[in-house]
Amino acid sequence: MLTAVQPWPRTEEEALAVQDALRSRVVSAAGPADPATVAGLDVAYDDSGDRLGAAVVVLNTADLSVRDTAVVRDRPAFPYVPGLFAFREVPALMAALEKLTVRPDVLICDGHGLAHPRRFGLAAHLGVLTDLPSFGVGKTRLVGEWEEVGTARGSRSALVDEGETVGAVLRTQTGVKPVFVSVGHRIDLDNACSLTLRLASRYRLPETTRAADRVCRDLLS
DNA sequence: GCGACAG
DNA sequence: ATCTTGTCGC
Repeated sequence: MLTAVQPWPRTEEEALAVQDALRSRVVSAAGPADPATVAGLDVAYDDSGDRLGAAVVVLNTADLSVRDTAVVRDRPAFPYVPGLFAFREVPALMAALEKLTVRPDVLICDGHGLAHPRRFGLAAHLGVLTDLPSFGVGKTRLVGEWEEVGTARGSRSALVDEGETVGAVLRTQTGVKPVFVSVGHRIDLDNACSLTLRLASRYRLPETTRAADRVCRDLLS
């Protein structure tokens, strides 16, 4: 689709420098409230952890029908380091995005956007590289604190780090552990949360994530 | 020194 | 991320 991802950092120091250079390109804006298409992105690993499968699944928001799917098999591009997680999966996910025949209206990533120690998690990183609206839905926290969330579906609580609201802890299903929603690029938190709720009408995670997870999983086995 | 630490 | 048994509930 877009931008090539040329020289990849090989050390933590280089990766930090890349984050520092790219984070200024993040755009804060009121994103699409009713996107026609939404893309889910996910990666799965084999037993050795040496190989991975990356998937992007584009759904029509109206009926959740699959509009497009792209997969890539690759190798992790970086070791797992909290805060540098994106450097592991971005090359494979970008390669998959480039295979799409349609340009999705929003990217929904597995992980965080601005809810990151340097405000540049995976969702922000992919948003900047593609210049598409993007946000993250994480299953566990990386940074931030929050007040206990109401038990009813739709309840939310601000995720605050260093005095700054970096995301929301959102209950997508009554009585089920909440998810962590944070903005990446060109979308606002309210729209990210309502979109997440819309896509998680039946399960804890949005259908986008579930679809991508399923695809990249049986890409390995 | 002891925890915490996206996937 | 991934490895795993049983168990509780609709």
